[in-house]
Amino acid sequence: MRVRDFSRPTTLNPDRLFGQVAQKLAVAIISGIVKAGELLPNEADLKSEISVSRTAYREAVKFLTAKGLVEARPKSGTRVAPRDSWNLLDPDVLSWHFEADPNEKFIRDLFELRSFVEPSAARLAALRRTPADLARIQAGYHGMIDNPPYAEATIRADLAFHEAILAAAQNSTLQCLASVVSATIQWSLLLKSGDDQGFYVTSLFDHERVLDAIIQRDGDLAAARMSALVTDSLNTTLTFLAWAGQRNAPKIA
Amino acid sequence: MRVRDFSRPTTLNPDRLFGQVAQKLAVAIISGIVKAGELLPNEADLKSEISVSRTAYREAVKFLTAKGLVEARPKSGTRVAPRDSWNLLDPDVLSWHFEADPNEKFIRDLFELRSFVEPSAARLAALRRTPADLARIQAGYHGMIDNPPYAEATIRADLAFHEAILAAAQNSTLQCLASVVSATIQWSLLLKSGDDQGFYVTSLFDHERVLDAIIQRDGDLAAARMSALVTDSLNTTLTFLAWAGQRNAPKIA
DNA sequence: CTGTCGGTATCGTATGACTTTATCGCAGAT
DNA sequence: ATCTGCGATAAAGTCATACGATACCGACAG
Repeated sequence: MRVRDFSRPTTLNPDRLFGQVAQKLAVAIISGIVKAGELLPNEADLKSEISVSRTAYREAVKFLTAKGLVEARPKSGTRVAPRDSWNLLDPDVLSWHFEADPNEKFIRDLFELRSFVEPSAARLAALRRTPADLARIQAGYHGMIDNPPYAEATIRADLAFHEAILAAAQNSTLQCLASVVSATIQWSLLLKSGDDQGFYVTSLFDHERVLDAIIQRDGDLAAARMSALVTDSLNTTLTFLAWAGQRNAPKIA
Repeated sequence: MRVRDFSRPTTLNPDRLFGQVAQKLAVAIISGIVKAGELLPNEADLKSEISVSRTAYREAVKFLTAKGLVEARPKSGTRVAPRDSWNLLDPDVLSWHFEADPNEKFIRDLFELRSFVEPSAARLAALRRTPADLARIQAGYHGMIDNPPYAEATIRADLAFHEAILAAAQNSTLQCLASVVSATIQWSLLLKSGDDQGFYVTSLFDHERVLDAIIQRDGDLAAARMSALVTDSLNTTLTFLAWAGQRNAPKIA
């Protein structure tokens, strides 16, 4: 699955060699090609699979270790860690998921988390926003209505809208969850391949109502409307997920 | 500030040399000793400050890069990244905060996030819990009442109680936020140095009420009671934070 | 069958050399 | 004098090699 990635700048540098190795390994892990067993022996991997020095390989492994994907111990080897010790909220880990087949349960989990966090964030944004915050949110909204549906500029504006709201909440930990929101938005746009006009109009209206509540400084209203937005987004995404599931039939045991 | 750390197993291995270097650098960054400027030049750092090989140093830097704390670029050097690109929700990053002076704004942010997430998680736990989940939650509660206040076993039971609830919600992304909940609990226990009996009784009662709602499978009730628990915890923590602030007078400009 | 012991494979650390990259300053042109 | 471009340079990136530390595993003795 090859996808354009509109993610926020992540910490991984794909220009560097170790970054490419890290990405390659990470995708193999996340897509389940290697389970919770052992990775390829260092030597064999180095020589045969990818021609890269031990330094680059080790730094890639350290990178993955920091994100909880692998655990390296002397003698026993470098093993893939169990999934519940992965940092699923890490921007890189989230973006690597786009390289693997869609995991319906995981996407549902992400939306669920988002439905807990983003309405509350919208409430705070309505109460705490500065003029600069509001301008940024409005800029995002206008970027959505001034560009054609599903254009790259539109998607970026959508992401910017939600990020601006999280920023307006004035809570540093909420901003770390921006990557979760971005991921859900990208999944939803990715799954519905652009052949629906009705959903798009609904989404636009949802955004307008949230913006309106934030302008009014009405926290409860903003929360309720953001909640509706997320719910709508989830429902359409689930619809398309079901379709994709029927097409691909990726039977999940 | 030296503190016992009851955190979940993090990805950093303090037994290894690179891990010690990473921790040392991370604490210096988080506590603000080095701002957003440049780190010590590789060479000078290697030779003088810490006597360690380039390998270990580089792997430590890669580790921090993965968590967004630093950005390394050829020629310009390895710089400390701006705070809003740090992975504040990473278990290691959270635990490193305990080595620095308490940052009141950050602790408030953590509690705020927790107040958004944990009540919703309690709701899901009430609806989705398996028998094993419930047993785990109950085990945590009994560990709290069967041990003396503020004993290590009690603290561990408290953490286990909340982690079990997050696990019972059957959402993998919520489990990643367990480190946030742990961090807030540890901050609150750390700040009130054990000389309060009233708060403790209140806290115990809050826990009992949450457990009761989960047993009844009443989602709304569980959410409301968890919300009350978090609010109570935040209030007492803020009280002690104010005291500590007066004592230490760590004037924040 | 059990327990100790050594071999061995793998990760951890150290070192030195070379490559790539991006910044900065100098020189030349406009 | 300002702008443009090119090269010197410094720092990270990569490679190769060597040795130390560790824990698994099989063999051997009790």
